[in-house]
Amino acid sequence: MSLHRRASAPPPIDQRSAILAQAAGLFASKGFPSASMNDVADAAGLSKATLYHYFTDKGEILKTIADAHVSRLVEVVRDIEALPHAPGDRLELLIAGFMSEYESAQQAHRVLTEDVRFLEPAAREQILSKERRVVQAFADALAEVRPELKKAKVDKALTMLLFGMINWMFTWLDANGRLSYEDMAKMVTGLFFRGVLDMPIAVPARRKRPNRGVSRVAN
Amino acid sequence: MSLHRRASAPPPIDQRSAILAQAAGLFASKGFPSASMNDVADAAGLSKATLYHYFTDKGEILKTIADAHVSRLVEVVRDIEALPHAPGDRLELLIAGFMSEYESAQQAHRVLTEDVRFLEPAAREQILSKERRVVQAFADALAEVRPELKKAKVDKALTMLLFGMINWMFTWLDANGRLSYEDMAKMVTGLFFRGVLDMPIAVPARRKRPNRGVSRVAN
DNA sequence: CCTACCGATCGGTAGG
DNA sequence: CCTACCGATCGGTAGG
Repeated sequence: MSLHRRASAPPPIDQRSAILAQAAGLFASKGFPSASMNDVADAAGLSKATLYHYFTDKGEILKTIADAHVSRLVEVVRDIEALPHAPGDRLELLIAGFMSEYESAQQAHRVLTEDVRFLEPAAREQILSKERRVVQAFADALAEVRPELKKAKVDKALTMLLFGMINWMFTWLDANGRLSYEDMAKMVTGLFFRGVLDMPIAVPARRKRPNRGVSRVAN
Repeated sequence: MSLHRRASAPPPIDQRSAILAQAAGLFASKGFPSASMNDVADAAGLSKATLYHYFTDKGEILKTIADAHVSRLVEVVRDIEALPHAPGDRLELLIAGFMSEYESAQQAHRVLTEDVRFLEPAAREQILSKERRVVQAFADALAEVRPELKKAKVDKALTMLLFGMINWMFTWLDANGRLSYEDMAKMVTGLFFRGVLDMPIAVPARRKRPNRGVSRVAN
């Protein structure tokens, strides 16, 4: 080691990163309110006071984890938007890119989807605006594939159904199981593309219309 | 009123139901750990001690809400399984039946999907076994439509993608918005049926196979 | 970077 | 002696 440090000093190289990593794991598994600062300190092998050296309060740890993750997602979106792609390819690349990002940040992603509501309004809004940026990119990519969906005003709803498949996956998919994230990305992509490519476009439905029979859309 | 009660006694007719209704709302909005027994008592207009007259502890309130809701879902499944239906109809009826149930129990459903993890193992396992019963019913109905999916061992994964679309909906769908739950049931049904009916069946993929290119499945 | 603490609030229970 | 409660407070622990 070339670092000029007293032998007695343990390497403080990345205490901040250790705090964030351990906190992400605890927030993801126990939920933000149930994970105490003592839990985080113990997991990181630090005193609770040290946590408050790096972060002003518990919420700032949460905000840092969520913002870093959603910012990476915005980067994935920017990279794909910056290059020319055929219409279908852009949406396909977005799905594959997100699944890949999620795979390497499962805990941060769970924190983003479940614990952001515990942030104070200003911090929460900052995260949510980046989430909206991401949702818009998916909706735009979908509209490239089938512009009629946007005119019928179902593009956002379909986009959110897509996010549902992807985001919910982290409640059930075994990372060491038979199906890989790559397998699941292909399955989701295939299912969604077949689902929307032949989707019949209806006039935006009025609520409470008389015929309430079971859908004719399905068959 | 024909009840022989002293005029001074307020009707204790359904304090228990009031507790469950208020607790479901609070657990759904704040999360189970953050909703205190004082919150529940205040919302129900009762003293905290009265809560402990009806329930042994906070966890029993959570267990009661989750069990009642998942039991209703099991009933929906049983009713549909009990009658003869064409293959596609069964899955379609399951989707429509669940969406309808969710619509009338949004809070209980959010509690079921987000807070069951805070139950002690024995109670949690009781809820999870009923959830597995429900998932199996959807997987069976899917296998009726396309038996090859079961042979390829992707029926459970596809079923969970379907649950993802439905369960995630309650994070974004505005109950008073342009799209009704019935509209969404049709959209989900159409998307999923088109998605699986023409799905190419692959040999169960081996992990880490050489060609890692982006899916050919999509187009 | 730690030990030693605080004001408050937690889930749960006492006597009446 | 029961049921259906209440005001007050318990032992512990939260975030800070």
